[in-house]
Amino acid sequence: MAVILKAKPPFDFRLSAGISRDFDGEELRLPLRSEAGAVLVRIRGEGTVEEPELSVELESKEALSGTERNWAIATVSRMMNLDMNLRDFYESTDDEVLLNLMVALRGLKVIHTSSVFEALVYAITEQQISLNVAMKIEQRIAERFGEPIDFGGERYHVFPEPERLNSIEDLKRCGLSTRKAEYIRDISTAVSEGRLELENIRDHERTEEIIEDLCALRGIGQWTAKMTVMRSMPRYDVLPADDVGIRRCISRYYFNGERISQQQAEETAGRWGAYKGLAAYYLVRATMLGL
DNA sequence: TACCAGGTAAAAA
DNA sequence: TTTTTACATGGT
Repeated sequence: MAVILKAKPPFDFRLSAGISRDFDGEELRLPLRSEAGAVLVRIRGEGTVEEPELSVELESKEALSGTERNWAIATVSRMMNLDMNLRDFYESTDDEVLLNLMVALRGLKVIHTSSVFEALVYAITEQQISLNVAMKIEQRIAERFGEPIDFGGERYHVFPEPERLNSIEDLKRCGLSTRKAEYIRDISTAVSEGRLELENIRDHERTEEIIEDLCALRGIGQWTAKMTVMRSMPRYDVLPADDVGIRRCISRYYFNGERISQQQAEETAGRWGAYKGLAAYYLVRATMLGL
């Protein structure tokens, strides 16, 4: 039985979900973990960009209680960023380049990870190496450590819980350097032992305080902290302007593809205002789509 | 082959 | 205090 969720418009489900490995063009499949075990959430877009709705179905081995169903729906709502109002972003700038991309990509929202922890592990994995390599390593981490869910002839993996990421040797077998394996193992252990409550950092008033907290962890610098925030929560007032990929995109849309300095990148990003993180995401997605 | 790719901590200067 | 280096993997 499908549950229908309304999203704050504008919202283009297909465009937004297009970034995910587990989106086939019609349906997004999110492997999650409830108290009762693994759940595969199947999401389809209904309605229009201006009157968006999502159809959500839950697949699991054990029947889910009402509480678990509610939890899954709330998680989907947060991950799909349903309550975010893109109009605030669209009205926040006079920048010509951005205004054009806002038309081309109208309804594009960031799809969030299921947890801060998940975003943090991804960000550490993605330090320094190319995205292609990083995504392969992330896939191996999911396959090696994550609980599998089979559906429709495909196998999906829930993102591993912190207590599973406890072996430096096994993490290295996924392709991580010793250093990164240590970062991930140390943070995972701190979370599973209750010394570190990553989900709580969402509650900070100022985003800068979240970045500070994350940077206190070994292996987490400004870049990793900012990537983590952008991917796990609806706060877009941060931007790793020194990021190589983002600098490339800025060059593409503002400098005819010429190599630019970090200062030029920061100057351009400085014009984007309070939604600079989301602005950068629009540039990145536009580049991926060849716009 | 060598270098680079959505960095960081630790060593060396 | 500032600068340099090691690091894993895959693409060019």
